[in-house]
Order: sequence, then C-alpha cells, then structure tokens
Amino acid sequence: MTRAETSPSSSNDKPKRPVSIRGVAEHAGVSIATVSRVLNSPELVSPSTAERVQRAVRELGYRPNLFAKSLLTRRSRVIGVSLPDIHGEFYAELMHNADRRACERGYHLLVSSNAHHPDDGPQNGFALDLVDGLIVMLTERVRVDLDAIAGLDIPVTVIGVDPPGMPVETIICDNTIGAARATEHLLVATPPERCFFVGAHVGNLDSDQRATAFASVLRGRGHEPDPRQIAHGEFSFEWGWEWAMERCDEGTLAGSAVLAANDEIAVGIVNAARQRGLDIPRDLRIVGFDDSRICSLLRPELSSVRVPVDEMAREAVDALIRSLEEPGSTPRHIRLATSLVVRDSSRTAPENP
Amino acid sequence: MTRAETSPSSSNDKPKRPVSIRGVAEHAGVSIATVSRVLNSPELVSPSTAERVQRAVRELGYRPNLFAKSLLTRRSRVIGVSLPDIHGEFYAELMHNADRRACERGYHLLVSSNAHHPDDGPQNGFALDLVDGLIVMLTERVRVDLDAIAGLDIPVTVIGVDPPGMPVETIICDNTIGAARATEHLLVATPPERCFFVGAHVGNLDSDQRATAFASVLRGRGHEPDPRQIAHGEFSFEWGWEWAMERCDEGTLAGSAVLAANDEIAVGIVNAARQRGLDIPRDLRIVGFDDSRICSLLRPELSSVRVPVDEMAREAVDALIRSLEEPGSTPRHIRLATSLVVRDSSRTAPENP
DNA sequence: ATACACGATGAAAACGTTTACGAAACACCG
DNA sequence: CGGTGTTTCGTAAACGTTTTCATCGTGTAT
Repeated sequence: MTRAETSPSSSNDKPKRPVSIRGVAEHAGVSIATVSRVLNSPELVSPSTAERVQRAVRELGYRPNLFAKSLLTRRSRVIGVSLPDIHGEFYAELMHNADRRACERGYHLLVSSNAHHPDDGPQNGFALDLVDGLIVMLTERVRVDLDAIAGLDIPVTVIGVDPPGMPVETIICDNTIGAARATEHLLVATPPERCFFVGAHVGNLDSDQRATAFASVLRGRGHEPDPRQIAHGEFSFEWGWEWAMERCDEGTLAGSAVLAANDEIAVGIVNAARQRGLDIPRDLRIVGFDDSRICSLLRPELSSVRVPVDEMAREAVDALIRSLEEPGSTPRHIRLATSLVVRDSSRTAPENP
Repeated sequence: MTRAETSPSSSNDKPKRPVSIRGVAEHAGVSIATVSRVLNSPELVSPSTAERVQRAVRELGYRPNLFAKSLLTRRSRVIGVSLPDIHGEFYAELMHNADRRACERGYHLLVSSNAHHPDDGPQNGFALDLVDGLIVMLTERVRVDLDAIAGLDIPVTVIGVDPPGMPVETIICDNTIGAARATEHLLVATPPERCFFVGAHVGNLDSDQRATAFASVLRGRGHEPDPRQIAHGEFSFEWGWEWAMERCDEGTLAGSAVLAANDEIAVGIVNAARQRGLDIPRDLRIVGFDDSRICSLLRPELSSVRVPVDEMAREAVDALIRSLEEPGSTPRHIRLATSLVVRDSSRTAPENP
C-alpha cells in the first residue's frame, strides 16, 4: 500500500493481448484469409502452406477468438439449460448426462435454475443472446412460461410437458405407464379402498399425472377413489412423515398400500410408519417414484417407478442440436416410458417365496 | 413435400436478422454512438435524447449483440465451472448455490464435468476462450491438473486444494477439524483400538485428510493406529457394505466405532451391520461425512461431519469475480470449517438421557 | 468582444474473424 | 500459342459493438 509508487515501469501489468490471426499470418508469411482457411476448410489450401501455417499456430500458441467468430457465424456452440431447480440428485443426474452428451457433440452447457422465474433480472435476457438454443424443463402447469418461450427466437426443447401447437421439440416421460403398473402391483394384495396416493401440490405436472393414473386404475377396478385417498402436499420427506403420522393416529394406515409421488415422500412415510411400529411390507406396502439411488440404500429396499432421467437428458440435447443443425425440420415429440421396479417395500408373501 | 414449389416468395424462411444498434439509431434519429452511450453510460447523454432512444429500443425490441460487445470489451460475464463429476446431491447443491450467487452478481455459469480429463477434446479449449474465468474443483492429488491450470491465462479459483505458490484464489474446506471432532466424539465411549476409519482410495484429497486427522487424534491419545484401522476403498455404498461384512465375519465389528469418509459409505456399513443383527448405536457407533440430506432420512438418523458446500460455492464465485473485477489484487486463500453434527447413530447412553 | 470550459453529439477507427470476389499461376486441349 | 478450367491465395468487405477524438453550440469569466 505505502509503496505503491515504486517501480513506475513495472513489467507485470502489461495487458499483453493474445496473438490474433494476423500475427499467425505474418509469422507464416501468408494472408489472414489463408490462415482462416487452414483452420476451417483445409482442403482449400495447398499442403505445403497448410503445414507452414499450422507450425506458426503451434509456435505462437494461437487460439481463435470465439467472440469474433460467433459474431460472424451467429453460432456459439453453447446451449442453455433452464431448470426449475437444482436440488437433489435428480437434477445432478440430469445435468451429468446432458453435459456428457453435449460434450460428445462439441457443445457446452450454460445452466441456470431461474431463467423463467418471475423476477426476471437483466442477466436472464443476457443469457438468451449468448446461447444457440435452450433446453427448458417445466414442472408446473403455468401457462406464462410457455408464452415466454414462444416469444423466443431461438430453438427450444421443452422437457416435461408437451404443449399442443408449439413448434418446439419436446421430451416427456410417460408417468402414466409407471404409475398404473405400480397401482396394479399394489392392488394385487391390497383392496382398492385401502390404496393411497401421496402427491405434491396440485398443479405440479408430474404429481398430477401420477395421481390421475392412480385414480384411473382404481376406477378400472370398479372403485371410485375417495378424495381422501389422494393427498396433496409437497415433494418432501417431511410431508410424507406428516401424512403417515396422521393416518396412523386415525388408525387407517395399517393394512394399506401407498404410491408416493417421489422417493423422498416415500421415505418419510416409511420412517413414520416404523416409528409407529408398523412393519414394511407386512403392515404397509409402499412404492416410491424416481428410482433414485436411495431406494437400494434403504432397508427394506424401496420399490419405485423408474424415471429415465439419463435418456431424457440425452434426448433433450440431441433434439436441440437437431433443430439447431437442421433448421426447418419438423419438431419431434419424444415420449419416454417409466417402469416399475419392485423391491422389498411392496412385496407380498407369494411374490417372494 | 410435393407442393414445395408453391408460393416462391414465401415469407416464412426469411433469415430476418435482429435489429442492430444501427436500426435503433436511425429510428431515433441519432448516431450509433449515442445509442451505445444511452445503454452503457446514460449520464453522458441529455435526458431528452435518452428518452427518445429508449423508446426506439423498446419499439424495435432491440437487444445488443453480446458477441460484438464481448469482442470489444473482452468480457462475457460467463464463468466456467469444472467439476470432477456431477453425481450425487453434493454437486447439485454446489451448483445450485454457485448459480444463485453468480446470477445475483450478473454472471452466468458454464459447467462441465470433464474439463480436465485426459481425453482433452477440442471442445474444452473452446470453452476456455469463452469464459472470463474458471472455477475448478479438484479432488485428486494429481499434479498435472495444476500445471494445466497454471498455463491458463484467465483468472482461476481452485476448490479443494491449496497449491503452494500458485497465484490463484483457493477455497478449501478444513476436513481436519470435523474429522478430529468426530474421532474425539467416538473416543468418548469407544477405546481407540476399536475405532475405524473407512475411506476412499489413497490419493483422494478429502479422504486422505480425513484419515490423517483420524490417525492424529488416536496418536494424541497414545494409540498408534494399526494399519487395519484405516481402510481404503471408494466413495460408495457397496464399499461400505463390503467392508462391514468382512469385519462382521471376523467378529471384530461389534463394540466398535466407525468414521466413514462420506455418508454413502456409512449407509453401507449401517445396512450390513444390521443385516448381521447389530444394533446402531448400541453395538456399533458410526459417523458419516458430508451431512447430506439422507442423514436425517435414515433410522437411526446418521451423525455426520458437515461440509459447508453452500458456502464453498458462494465463496468460490465471489473469489473469482473479485479477481475478475479487481485484477492485480493478491489472491486470497479461504478455509472453511467442517463441524460435527451428532445424531442417533453415534450417541452413547449418557449423551442421550 | 474574446477566450475558455463544458455538455452533447457524431465520425470513424478499432476488435478478430469469415467469406465473396477476383487475380495469378498452372495445366490441359485444341 | 490462345483459350479454358482449376487450384491457390490475397484484398477487402462485412459482422455489431465500444470508444477516442473532433465538432458544435452555449454559457461564463475576462
């Protein structure tokens, strides 16, 4: 601080711009156009000069300026990923697979968890101008999101909902199949009036679809589900615990079966039930949703409906890149299936001899 | 398809470039310099023309081209995040908090899980030229990573290791404190020769530090730890299970206490021990590491050493932005503490009356 | 009146690329 | 030897900004 004045011609704060294509051109004794051609379409340049230019590039450690390049080509090879949230391993897995695929195809991922939040700060508009396209994951039935997306002038892939009449690629996972299979599985040993669905709040797309499938199967068995058989809360351990405790206190939990809207809710229910002395699966059979890693870490292992998060991520990236590289192609709508994974928490005696 | 020729002057496949600053200037009857000034330093322009320009911007829906801007300013307001992996909720939490902070400060996150992998594809070099700075998380004691980072000509913040003599900001979490506290906690009711550390592979920075702290506390109690008291495997449920099963078969697990290098290993041990009829914490006391959400979802709840992942993420972003916006400032080295969270899995009778 | 500072604005030069266009060199064919 | 392609390469014009410098009034002090 006190000796800030010393060494006025200090050598360390030189800006030192990186070498540009011009430097390479001079060093190799060619024009900048030739350098550009060597880098982008080598077949247009003679082998001897190409070799000379490549040596110059190597010796000078030249790396092209991507901003200048993008300014001209209008491509950044960056795709934006907008998630409703980044909590929990579900999103970690989603991003892991998306990143992997994007990397394979020479793209990069710009992630943000709040690109479509109400408090739309200036930084969000900023990101939109930087990316070639956008992958948006939607979980709530809110129309405003779709309007905002429709206003975008870049390719978009939507995960989680298939809005009719929107010219975007969509990836959805068919909650119906898995939820229906799970419900049928529960009905094998439990009467319909003792089956429950414990979901998140009304308006959450996944939870609602799962609830609908659950109710539909019950109706198929000639049982119109009582409203109390379908509970709404949130995707949390605490909600599962709370719900189960109330049922226990009413004495209505023993001998029933539960399909939870995600694994965390299921774990809450399991813990509460055992706290009250119920045995899983003897007194309470339960199936979760997502088939997260925790399922096989629990005792008893938790049955769950598998959501193909890895495929969803890969398909989303592929779909976006397709609409990026083949503009004008009609958007596809991909539907991935969910499937039931039966483990100990829902097994009946005859199923596990 | 068959009627592709119709309507030769079809209006839909027009490239339609977005309006540029020039369009705004013409529409407002000013020069492009004035438009730029209105947008970047409004105090330099008279209120009346500023208002006129802003109206033109609004009417035309103008958004500045970030590539052109970055080309000139050499700033993209994007920071790269290079993680060793994106599995599990630890990284989800890290990214969630990093994204949140970056967004608050007007930056965006470009993530990649493989930026420093051996198969260094062209896309990685690509990303480096796009970001203003880089946050790198290191977990392995491999020197080559550091060399590669030193060769970068952009600001870097390193998470996880504090390499001496490198002019970068560093964020490390002090595994020592938490591991030592946990070991002391175990020693309260278990003799030193019955305490075990179950770690990941040798060379993993966190696991090794935790092991060293464990051994150090034992030595402080006058007990030189037997090599068999410190086991090496990997950060997985399966490794914990396997280790515990072997100890059970030897008959050496009952009556002992374990510090696991992460929560997943701990869960594996807990499950194996219970499978063999041991009661937690009566027959086996155990403490995990990371204090992940699963700790409070288990029964008994798992004691664990809390790693301040949220703070790490925020500090990393802040540190990088600092070295971005105040170049020449001497890099800081931030050390965050870990702390023991005692739950049921390690409680002794007197501690829980 | 002259000089001068000052606030508001425009003209033009960058920034580092890609690419259309054209010129030179060369081969081939008549 | 003159036309005609075909490579190969350089010139120069974009791309959309920011920023320096100059210009032009306008008000104020001499």
